[in-house]
Amino acid sequence: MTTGGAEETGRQAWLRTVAADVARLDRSSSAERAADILRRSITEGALPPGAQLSEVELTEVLEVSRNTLREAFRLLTHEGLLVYKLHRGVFVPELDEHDVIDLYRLRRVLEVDVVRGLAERDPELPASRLEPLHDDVEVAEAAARADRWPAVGTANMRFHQHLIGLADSSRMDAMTGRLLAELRLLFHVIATPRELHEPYIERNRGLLELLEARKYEQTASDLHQYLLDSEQGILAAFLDKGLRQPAAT
Amino acid sequence: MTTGGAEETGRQAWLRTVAADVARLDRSSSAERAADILRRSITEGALPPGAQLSEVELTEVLEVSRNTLREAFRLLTHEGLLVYKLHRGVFVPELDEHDVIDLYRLRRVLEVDVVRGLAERDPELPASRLEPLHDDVEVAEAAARADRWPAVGTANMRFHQHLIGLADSSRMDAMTGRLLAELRLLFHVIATPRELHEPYIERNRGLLELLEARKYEQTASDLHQYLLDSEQGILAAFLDKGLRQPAAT
DNA sequence: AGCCTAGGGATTGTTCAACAATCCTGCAAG
DNA sequence: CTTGCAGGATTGTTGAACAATCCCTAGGCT
Repeated sequence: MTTGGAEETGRQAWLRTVAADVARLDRSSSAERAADILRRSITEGALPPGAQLSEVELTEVLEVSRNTLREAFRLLTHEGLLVYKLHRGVFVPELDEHDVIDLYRLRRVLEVDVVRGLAERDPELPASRLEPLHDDVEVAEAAARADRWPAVGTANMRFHQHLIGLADSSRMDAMTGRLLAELRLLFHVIATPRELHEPYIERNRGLLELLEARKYEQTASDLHQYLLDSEQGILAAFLDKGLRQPAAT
Repeated sequence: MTTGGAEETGRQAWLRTVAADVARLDRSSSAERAADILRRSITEGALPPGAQLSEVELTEVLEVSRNTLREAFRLLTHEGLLVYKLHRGVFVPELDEHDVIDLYRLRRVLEVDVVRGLAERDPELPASRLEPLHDDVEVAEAAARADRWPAVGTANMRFHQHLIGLADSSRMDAMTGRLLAELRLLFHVIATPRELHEPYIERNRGLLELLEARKYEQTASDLHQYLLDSEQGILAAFLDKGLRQPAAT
């Protein structure tokens, strides 16, 4: 602000990078750090749906106070990764078919709208904006070659998160983050992640190529069908699981 | 699940009503009660955008501990009604034109999709589902006759909340609640609420009549234009305010 | 004068220990 | 088999305390 100079833009960019690093390390400290650890444990399956998170237990493991831990719980609660039950504690939520349908309905609405919206502002959209999507596709392909299917799922989800990011809407980004986090909860009840994720590596690349060719309308159309197929895949896996192991409700 | 009976549906409905009442009275107690009070203060304008909420000050007024108050802050933070600034406290957010555009983009996407989606499940949608919308319109008309324009704004927003409710999507409901809460923050920077809300009383009734006539496609089309107009109205009022009182940034 | 730097005071971030309220479990009684 | 009642465990909430950080002002420097 105070130092006006010719290299302003260069310096500001540099400062911003440092600031981002500092913010990443510093952050709201304890509460968010604890939330980060728990978030990973949940999304990676260490804490399965239905599990209860005991306060005293976690205060010892995470080495934070009960109050701070509760703040971490609140953070994750509003990401949809935990649910509070009054006087009973926090639990990893158990989603059902109805949630699958709900989640995919929103995914379709948001993602398809983002792609359709790109057509109207095509000129101002530099090609470099597609680079994150490109990286995600390559990461997914590499993970597939290494037979690391959960990693494929993660990369595919990042692809969609970055796709939403093209809309430059902070609220859409936040909503999508929440939706995908909930979706990840669903993946853990599925026995065969390969069948679930494999087809979409190629389809993601297909979407990316359509975007690069600026064929937005066809991208939107393909994406719509893509999401319908993905929903059916999860519902099928879900139904299969439900038959083998009847609902505990 | 376990007790099969002929009156099952009747009894379940009754039990659900009681359960809802209990939940309303009991709740998470202190933290959520404090959050309720603060929420009203913010949405009704007692706490204007930019205001800081002092912890010690509010602990005395709300008669809760600092830790509990902080939990209330977290709740409101994730509704978009407060923002945390590390080591500086919580503030009522100040939204700008960019936020208006962002909010309305999402409103259009969600609401229009809900209406379009109604066409596909028209048979299973009893007419009674439209009653809440009907009530909202009448409340708005009554408030307008009494010159209570903020109340008109509230009723109009409930109309849209109930409209989204027709989709039976808990996540859409939650998102809409958040979006409308943020929108309410914007209303407080507008000098003349009458011009802002009055036109939409009649337009809401128009939408309702189209819905009752099951003309979903035209409803969606009208709603789209409706939201574009509303966005323009707020942007205009915003620009007007910006000219009289340059940004404090 | 203008700018950088240091110190004081206030506010937030976090911890700890304690108590009240609620839930779950198991067991006894009808 | 259901109902009612301890007992123990867990959560909800409080209050005080300390550390860390920010804001503002005062003072020294060029």
